[in-house]
Amino acid sequence: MNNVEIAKLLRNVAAAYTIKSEYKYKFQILAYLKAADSVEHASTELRTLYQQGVLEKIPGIGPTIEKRLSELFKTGRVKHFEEAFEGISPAVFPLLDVPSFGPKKANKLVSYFNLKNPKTVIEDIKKLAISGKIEGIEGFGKKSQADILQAINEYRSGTTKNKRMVLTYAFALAKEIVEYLGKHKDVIRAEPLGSLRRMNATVGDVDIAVTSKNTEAVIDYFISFPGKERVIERGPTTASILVGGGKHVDMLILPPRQFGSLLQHFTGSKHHNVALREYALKRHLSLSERGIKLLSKKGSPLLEFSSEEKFYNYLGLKWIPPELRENEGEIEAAGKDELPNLIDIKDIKGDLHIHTNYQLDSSHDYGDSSMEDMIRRARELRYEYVGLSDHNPSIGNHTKSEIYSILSKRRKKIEQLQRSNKSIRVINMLEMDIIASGNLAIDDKGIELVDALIVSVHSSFSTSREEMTKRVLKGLSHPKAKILAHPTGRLLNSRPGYELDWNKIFDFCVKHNKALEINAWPERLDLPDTLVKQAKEAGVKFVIDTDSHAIFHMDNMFYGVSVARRGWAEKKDVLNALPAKKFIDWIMS
DNA sequence: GCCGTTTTCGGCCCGACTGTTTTCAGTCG
Repeated sequence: MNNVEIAKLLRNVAAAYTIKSEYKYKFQILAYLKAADSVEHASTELRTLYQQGVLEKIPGIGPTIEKRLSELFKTGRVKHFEEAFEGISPAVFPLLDVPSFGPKKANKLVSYFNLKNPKTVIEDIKKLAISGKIEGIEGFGKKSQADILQAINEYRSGTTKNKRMVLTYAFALAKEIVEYLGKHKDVIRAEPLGSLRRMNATVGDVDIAVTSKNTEAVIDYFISFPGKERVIERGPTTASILVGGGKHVDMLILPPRQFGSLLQHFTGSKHHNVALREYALKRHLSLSERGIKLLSKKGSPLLEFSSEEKFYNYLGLKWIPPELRENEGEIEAAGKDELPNLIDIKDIKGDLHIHTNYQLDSSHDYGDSSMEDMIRRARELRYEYVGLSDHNPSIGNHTKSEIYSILSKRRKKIEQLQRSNKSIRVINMLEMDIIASGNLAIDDKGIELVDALIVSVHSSFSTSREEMTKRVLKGLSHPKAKILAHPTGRLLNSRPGYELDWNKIFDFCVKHNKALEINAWPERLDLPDTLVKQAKEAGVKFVIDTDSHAIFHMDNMFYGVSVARRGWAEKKDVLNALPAKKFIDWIMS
């Protein structure tokens, strides 16, 4: 069972408790939901943590859940969970994935119609809705029957709750909506919040905060956005629409004097907000998007905050950068004035992972732009150095001496470019495959013809964690291998990536002065932020690269920096924030 | 069932919106 499946199981336990008695199991339900969230966000498979005996490291997993998960890994089942599910039809659980279905509604319908088959339940409910049999059950009317049908249809067509957007897509959508809102005369300010502001690797919904003195008019204007498919809800202060591709856009609108608490609330994350409210509660303060209430004085007025900074400061906290708001220790750090001084895009002095259209007979892809254009763009970005790191020539199609000749010709070309570009240091690099044996694709005589290597895995993904760790460490142990590129191999929304023994990788990097890449390609964002945080704590250094295949990709550096920031990385943790001389000393060492 | 810079016991975030109601239950973020 992988983490996604375990999280689902824990949620199902919470759902079962909710059905049986929400009152009696109130806090168990909370605990199981918290544990499920936490498992979903874990950067290591729980099975691995179980094997290492460190399951309790996951926040939200205490002695009881740990015992039950151990039972799960040992025997494949959990007796206590089976008891919790007793008396509840298995047909309830698939419905929970359909928007607007919670445990109670799902159970009510499943019980009423005595549905038993989890495989067909969604279709069964759909047929019942079509034939008009749901309307009339206590608590269900015409409208809710129609809503159920719509929710199932949207779920079935894969438009909701399924795919999350990569950041570039979410940014484009948010920009379109903010620009649309900006055209209305009563909109004072409109800003994207939520996971987009926190720069999460993927974004589910786009959230927009608006200030205006004419709430009604702006909400009407928002729900008539030309790209909308339908209005999901519309209240006096919030509205939600579905746009093309099945994406939700939520808008919340409040007068300017409450904008600080509004920004804070809608930026999230949910976990950060819950933790912040618990923190406040201990100080007899109650937080909401509208402001702060003093619980010590009855009937005291709501305190309002026009800026987020004032809101945090009132709680005795420094302003917390949105990228850190994941309840990963940032509240405590803000209280002690120990927040990291996060790396900034302005700190970046070079980009090392760049593919050009230079033909060296690689079996992987080429870039679209020339070496000359890439160097020019690097200069425009005011970089002090740039690494040209095309894929190595294919080994299947060439003799060794052919490879030496290709690389030697390429070296001459780069030397010539260096002579005509004195203001930037051009580094002759390759992105080198670590083949299944752990050897590098090209032999030492070929490697002599480049300055340094980025090494990476592009084949044989499905090996064990131990084998893959050995393979990567072997590849990385070559003296010229300085950077491990896209270390997990994940592709967002399409491939989970392989597992590595991260402690071994981190130790090796620290000991041998190697860097882990934070790859800024929007479908990669690899190393993932949670691993960046762990690596930083272990003392590992990073290189943030764009993996550009065309000049405009070099602007993706921004996304890589955001991953570093979410991993609490500071300037001193990032090697390509070093000035040229120091950086060259490292990469040539 | 989890957790600790007031606690190893006694707490556990807060509000918005919808549909079906006539004061609330369920879902969502």
